[in-house]
Amino acid sequence: MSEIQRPGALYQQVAAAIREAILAGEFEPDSLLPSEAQLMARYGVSRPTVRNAIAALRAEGLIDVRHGKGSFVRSSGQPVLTLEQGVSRTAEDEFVMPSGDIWQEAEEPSTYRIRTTKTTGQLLQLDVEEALFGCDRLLIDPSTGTRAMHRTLIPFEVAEAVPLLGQEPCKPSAALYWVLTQAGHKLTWTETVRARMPLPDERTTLQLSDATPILHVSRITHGTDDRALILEELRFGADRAELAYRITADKQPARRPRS
Amino acid sequence: MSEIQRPGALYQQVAAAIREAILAGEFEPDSLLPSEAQLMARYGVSRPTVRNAIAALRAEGLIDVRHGKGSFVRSSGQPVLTLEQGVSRTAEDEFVMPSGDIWQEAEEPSTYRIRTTKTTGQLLQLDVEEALFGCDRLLIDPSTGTRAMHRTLIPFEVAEAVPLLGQEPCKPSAALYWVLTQAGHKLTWTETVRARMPLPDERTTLQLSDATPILHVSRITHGTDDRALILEELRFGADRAELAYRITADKQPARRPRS
DNA sequence: TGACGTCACTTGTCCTAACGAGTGATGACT
DNA sequence: AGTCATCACTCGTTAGGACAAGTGACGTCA
Repeated sequence: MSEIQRPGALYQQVAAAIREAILAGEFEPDSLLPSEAQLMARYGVSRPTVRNAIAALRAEGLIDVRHGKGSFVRSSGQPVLTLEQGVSRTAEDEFVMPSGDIWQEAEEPSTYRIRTTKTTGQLLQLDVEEALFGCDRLLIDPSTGTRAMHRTLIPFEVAEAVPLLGQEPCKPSAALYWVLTQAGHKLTWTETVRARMPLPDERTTLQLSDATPILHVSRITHGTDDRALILEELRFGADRAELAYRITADKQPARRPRS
Repeated sequence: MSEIQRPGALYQQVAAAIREAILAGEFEPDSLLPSEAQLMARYGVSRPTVRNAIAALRAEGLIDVRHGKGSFVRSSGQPVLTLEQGVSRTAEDEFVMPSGDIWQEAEEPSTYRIRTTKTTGQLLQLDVEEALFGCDRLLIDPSTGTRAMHRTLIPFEVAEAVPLLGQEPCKPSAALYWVLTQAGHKLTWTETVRARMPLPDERTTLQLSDATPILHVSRITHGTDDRALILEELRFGADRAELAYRITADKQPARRPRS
């Protein structure tokens, strides 16, 4: 009977009431929320209204709902895994993406040959219709259960120019960087970080729960002549892992800012 | 009358059919999808089923729905703004967060004094109950309309130890770095990148549409003695902007990887 | 004791129905 | 011609009902 009147739609008022209760700590993380029937009685509304409110909280990632059991306050757990990008480690995995030596391949990587699409072509500075090697991997960190999708794209032109690469371009990431270095390249790369909601296949492959965005890292590695050599993409659930970049300033601010 | 039977619930079949049509390019970006009534007739289902299917597509970020107008295919637009983090630019904004000289302050920054919370305390390596200066800003890039929330946290201890800082710790980002450098610090920082769904207040402040995650960057700046000096946080909608890190490898892989 | 069926509880799906509210075009009235 | 009321269309909200399906506990039966 907690009469509520303020903002807009009924279900939004109910959602706001539950949200405030959660954020105020009235419900422990992982604890069971009142059932739909109880919420109907508590606020004097119909089931569609309650379900609408619950749907809003699910979309915010505040609660998890399990069929036959009830709604649970999502433990606002920070990511358990930190991927340190661009940080010197051991010689082997110094350049490896994703960082860390924890990753296992869930299955045989799938190799294929495609042609440049609009997006990949722009990133690799290629013309349209240029041929590429592609290689997809599903990586798993057994200790945390974190899953990640990894993709490597190598233009034909690059693969043919680099010895040891042309025959079998779908190498593990570490081997790839070693081969490129042996070919005389001094490597530089740019990583672009984006976030978006997963597509259904990404949702199932990465085993993501509701309202979990994915972090999408694109790394373009450049060789000595500043030409783009390979494009690597990494996708994983943002609830499991985070990215860390350690930056050391060579220069210091030279003059006083105007403001 | 496109009879559909395969996977699970009716609304999922409807959602899958629409999703495939969109991804197959049968609907142009920004084009109008059939109305609810038309979809009801097309698939022979009731309105709740159609609305459930549409809700699923909204949660995936595939479509936008506007009251009184209809459902529109979301232009899968990549972010229009790239924040180059840790990249040398002009002397002034070299260290500034967010990068770029495009940002304007939407309103007066709000300054406050708080004590360490569980999360901020850990990040700044502080004990609990230690006092902090806080400063929140709302930043806008007028050319793209991109909005970003910026927060600065400075421990009392740091503010008192640095001349020019104690009286007015809520300075613009560029001035802050300059003052710290003048105090003899050689600056280093670590940026941690996370993604999550926005809370309601973040949704309204950043003017985010449905199913838009936010990118959350935490930068901890360390001084010469490797002590944490300040914590900066930046939040923005992942549909508007992306992050870029340029990484130059000093060392090259030394020995051949095992695999 | 152990296996299994039943039952009560939960959320999931689907329907009909009605009204509220935003949008844009049409047409009448000034 | 210009202004404004109306209307048809859209999605938004809320109600009530019914049955399916997952879960766990309890109790019966072999």
